[in-house]
Amino acid sequence: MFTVFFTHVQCSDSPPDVKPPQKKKKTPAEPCVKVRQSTAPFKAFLAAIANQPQKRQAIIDMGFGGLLELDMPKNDPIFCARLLSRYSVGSGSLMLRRGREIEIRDIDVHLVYGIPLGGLLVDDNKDNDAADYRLMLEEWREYVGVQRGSPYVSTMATQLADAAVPVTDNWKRTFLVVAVNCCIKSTLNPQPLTGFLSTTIDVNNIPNYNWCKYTIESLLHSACSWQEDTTRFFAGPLPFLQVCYFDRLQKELHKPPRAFPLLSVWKRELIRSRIDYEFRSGLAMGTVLPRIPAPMHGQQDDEQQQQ
DNA sequence: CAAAGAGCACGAGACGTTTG
DNA sequence: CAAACGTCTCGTGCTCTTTG
Repeated sequence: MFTVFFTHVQCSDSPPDVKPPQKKKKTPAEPCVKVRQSTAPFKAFLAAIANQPQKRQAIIDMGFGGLLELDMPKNDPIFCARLLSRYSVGSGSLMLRRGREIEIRDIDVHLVYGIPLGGLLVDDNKDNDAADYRLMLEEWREYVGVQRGSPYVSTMATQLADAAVPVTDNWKRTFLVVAVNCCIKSTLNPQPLTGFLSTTIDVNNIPNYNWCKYTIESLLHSACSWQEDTTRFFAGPLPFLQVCYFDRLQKELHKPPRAFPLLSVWKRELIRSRIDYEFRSGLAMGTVLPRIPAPMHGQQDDEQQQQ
């Protein structure tokens, strides 16, 4: 959309097809990926709870223990943009050179993040009028000290890490908001996404939801939006997409071990060196590997790996 | 009772500040 | 200096209420 400001100036008989003279859209040489929520607050939180075993155990009990391994470096906007450009929204796969591709499915999220593949669907824009949901949300907002919306992710992460703050149901809900916004799905504005909190009416039910499917849907929608206009923010699971790509496309001179969850392998320094190597060796070039076996889910992964 | 307006919640995006 | 972080304004869609 281009707003023309001067159409009212003596345009008595000028043709309506005014060509905007300012084509200087200062288009950068290459698209960049910008995110609203980085993993930085989450990493700070993890560092702060390193010696609080009850909080780590609560996260494991929720099914999000794999995220305790997260140690992403700062985003590389150019690399992320090139990677995201290769993600096909139509097929849900990363398109590689020579017509090869990596299909990305729910199970891949489980392999990277280790989060639950339960049977219940996470839906963040449905049935927000249920009484128990409204009541829960009201109590949660009182807990985090706001009357509407949500505090910023960094604020909540700091409070969660305070050793004087015990693990409660609302602590778990707040953790989920931080984790989802940093790793799975955020918004294009600075306010954290909270619509999925309907899954936490009973916090013991959190592991029974399919957080992997939720992550894939987030990737599809956010990639679609970003590819329409690459100047937008990206609100999808950027850490997942990168680590999944790193594991499945092996470089001849860069072969780290493969282990579940993949976040436990792909840490800051390894990711940095891999991205450096990407720029030198060529993106989307390498050997496509099959998925690693998933503990406890090996049975339902019957997808064929295409050669 | 139904249609329209007020108010609320939240998303889009610009812009300023902090940080490494 | 660039990325991350935070504030602000504006737009939109929904709901509740008001009023003819």
